[in-house]
Amino acid sequence: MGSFGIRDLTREFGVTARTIRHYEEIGLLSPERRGQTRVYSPADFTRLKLILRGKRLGLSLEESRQIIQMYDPAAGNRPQLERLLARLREQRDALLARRRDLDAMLRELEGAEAGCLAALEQQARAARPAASTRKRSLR
Amino acid sequence: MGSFGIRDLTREFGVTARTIRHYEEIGLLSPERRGQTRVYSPADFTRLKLILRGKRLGLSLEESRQIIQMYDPAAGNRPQLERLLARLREQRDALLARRRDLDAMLRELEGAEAGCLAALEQQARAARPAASTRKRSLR
DNA sequence: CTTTACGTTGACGTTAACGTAAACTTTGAA
DNA sequence: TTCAAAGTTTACGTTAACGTCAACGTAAAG
Repeated sequence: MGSFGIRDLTREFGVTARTIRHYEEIGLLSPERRGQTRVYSPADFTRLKLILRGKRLGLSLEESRQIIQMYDPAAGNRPQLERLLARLREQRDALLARRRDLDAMLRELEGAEAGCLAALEQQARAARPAASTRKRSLR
Repeated sequence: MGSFGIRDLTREFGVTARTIRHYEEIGLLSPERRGQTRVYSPADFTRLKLILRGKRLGLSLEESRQIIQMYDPAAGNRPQLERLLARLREQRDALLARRRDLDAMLRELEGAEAGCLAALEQQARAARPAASTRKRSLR
């Protein structure tokens, strides 16, 4: 019941079946098989969601794989947990740096927007006095 | 004076000369020439900075080109300004969406970090009583 | 005057992330 | 039963963003 065909995933996420199979080829998904056809679980569903979000953020599939691996830890021993913790913090810091870039770009865009609005205002002021002069300008 | 050789740019930004020439091939940069060699202005410098920031955010070079174009507006007429304004807002909204994705991923990573710390704590608690039992466990 | 460093222009190679086409099977509905 | 829809594998094609290599120019330093 909680299982989907490949077509369901394409509709849900707006990607092609080829894309989904590609993710399987490189080991990002591993759905079960009913006979020959793929059957996706809610877990696969979630993984795909993570992958696509990674893409929207400009991550490579390899980078997304790294991140996803950190979520099913197979709860290791002490040194493994510490390595995992270190990598989690690395990724977090990388994302925080990304967010600083993003915010900088946002501020610039908003600055440009303000400049643009000012220019439109400027045009409006230039046009308004002309309203009382329009007929004169026709002479 | 306020001009750089290609080597300066590679050192400043950590990219290869090939990369910088590539950006010129596709029209993202257009440095002047002293004879045959390229001479970069502070404006080129800034453009390159924008391009590379775009890359860090996962933008394609084409997307960066769109954004950069919005910054040197050639202060157009009324309908041009309005189109520009609309595109600025589109880009802004796209970036805001990106930031929501990014924040979601950050929250998940921090959740995983917390879980990881909890697991380490768990191990510590399991190990501490064993300290008084260690010799017994050697029997 | 030759070496060293930096510059140039082709032009072909490479990697990631799929697209696309061919040839085939399976399955539920008319 | 036949047809249409959805599935499969295999394999070659494509695009972006450079890497890499060859062959060459120029200019200051030893």
